[in-house]
Amino acid sequence: MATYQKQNRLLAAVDCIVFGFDGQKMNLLLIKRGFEPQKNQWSLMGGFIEPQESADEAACRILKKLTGLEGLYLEQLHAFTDTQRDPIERTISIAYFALIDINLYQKQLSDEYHPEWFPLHTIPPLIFDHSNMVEMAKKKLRYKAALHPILFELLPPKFTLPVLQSLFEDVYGISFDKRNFCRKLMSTGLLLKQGDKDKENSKKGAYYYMLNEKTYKKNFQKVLHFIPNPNEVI
Amino acid sequence: MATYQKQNRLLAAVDCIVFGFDGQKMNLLLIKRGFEPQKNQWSLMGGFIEPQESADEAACRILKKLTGLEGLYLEQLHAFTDTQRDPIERTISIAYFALIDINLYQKQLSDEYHPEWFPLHTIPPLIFDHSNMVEMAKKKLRYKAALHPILFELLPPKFTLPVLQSLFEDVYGISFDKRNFCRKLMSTGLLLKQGDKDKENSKKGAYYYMLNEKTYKKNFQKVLHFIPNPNEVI
DNA sequence: TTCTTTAATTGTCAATTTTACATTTAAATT
DNA sequence: AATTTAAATGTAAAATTGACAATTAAAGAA
Repeated sequence: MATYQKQNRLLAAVDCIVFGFDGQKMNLLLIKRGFEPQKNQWSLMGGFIEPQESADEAACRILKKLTGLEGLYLEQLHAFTDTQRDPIERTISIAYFALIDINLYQKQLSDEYHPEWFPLHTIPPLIFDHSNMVEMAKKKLRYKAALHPILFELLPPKFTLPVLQSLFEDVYGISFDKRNFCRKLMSTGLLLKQGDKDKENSKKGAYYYMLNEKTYKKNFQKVLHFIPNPNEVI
Repeated sequence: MATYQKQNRLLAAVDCIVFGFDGQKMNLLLIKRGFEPQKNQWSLMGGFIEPQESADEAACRILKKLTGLEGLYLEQLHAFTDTQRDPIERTISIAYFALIDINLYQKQLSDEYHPEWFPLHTIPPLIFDHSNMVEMAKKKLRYKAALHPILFELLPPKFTLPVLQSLFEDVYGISFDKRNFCRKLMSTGLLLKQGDKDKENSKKGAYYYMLNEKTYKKNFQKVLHFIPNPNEVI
């Protein structure tokens, strides 16, 4: 019977970078760390991987504990393995990033971890290497969203074109020509125009759109070219 | 003094997916596993992460042990964390993929692990979840190479356009129009035409090219559009 | 009712990029 | 000198992109 008895074992955790869009700008969900070291510092939500779960399952579990939500868009980002990244004991962390509809979240907010949304441009200092994780997640989000329609995961089922454009503009920090933006979006066949309008944000009102679920799944891999130079793949 | 004493610790390994190009087709470097379980089965080269090293360092170490080479293109692929992936004991594995000039390798081959190159289309069954790792690495290679000039890492310093085209054609399994391929390549400013030719493979001979190191670093993030529909980002 | 205001919606033309396609050229061999 | 092989090269049509401003719908004010 073979064993790996002589090998070294180490702590393994997951951390979640949770993005939300409030209709105007991108936000990041942070918590105040509840235990030492660096208790009460701002931190990503994370936790150790349990013996009976995969990292994916751990990330789902932690994300649900944080948001009360299941079935969110969740993707492995990178394993962070610096030997010194946790001052107490060597711990590797597998970082995940999640995209959620911020409105959905607010309805189900659990207050156990005192989470708060921070606009992406005003992130406070974070514990350990969490700022690195966030930077990598931002890069990957920009990169991937330039090629795949993942930003829809941040929107409610019905959304308007102006809101969609704001989302892209905030993610990339540049502004797009409305006409060209619409034309490109429409050419993907991803959007279904609804009969009703959002009248909250303008007199004229903006038509709602929904994702065309049929083509969404099918065209998920379609290469869109919104962005001239997305950052490097992580 | 805070500790994580109650937490579970587990084994962590790295595995390396090593791609090489022989001038005609892509190959993968595999070894015969030297210990139980599944001794003498084909496997990726891997090893446990040591206490004093990061996963990146472990991957470098293992890649050097396998190839004798340092400074290779090496990139983290994905952390594989299924609880059942290793039958002996739960072990997570952080997979890396490497790109190497196969000629360089053959000169420095160490025989300790009986490594062999397998054409990508004839990969034998592999232990554990290594076949999954290879599939994911192939996808990521295709995806990333559609956007970034990483395939040059597989070529010797001097290479010809026909060889470069073969490389792209083998990676993507499609053929390109020579004229359009050349034009696109040249428009990147990445290639420097040399005065001499390779006369081994044709009567007329094909001019050698080298990477323009100045623009290579600068344009590494440039989005090329060789491929209509690269696979999904991993 | 009409006018004003605000933001949503829509179109065109020039420039660029992409695609499809075949001939010419260099050099070795006969 | 003729033949053979593979490398190198150009052009025109089609599609896409980028730059640009006028019109429209609806609410609120006069």
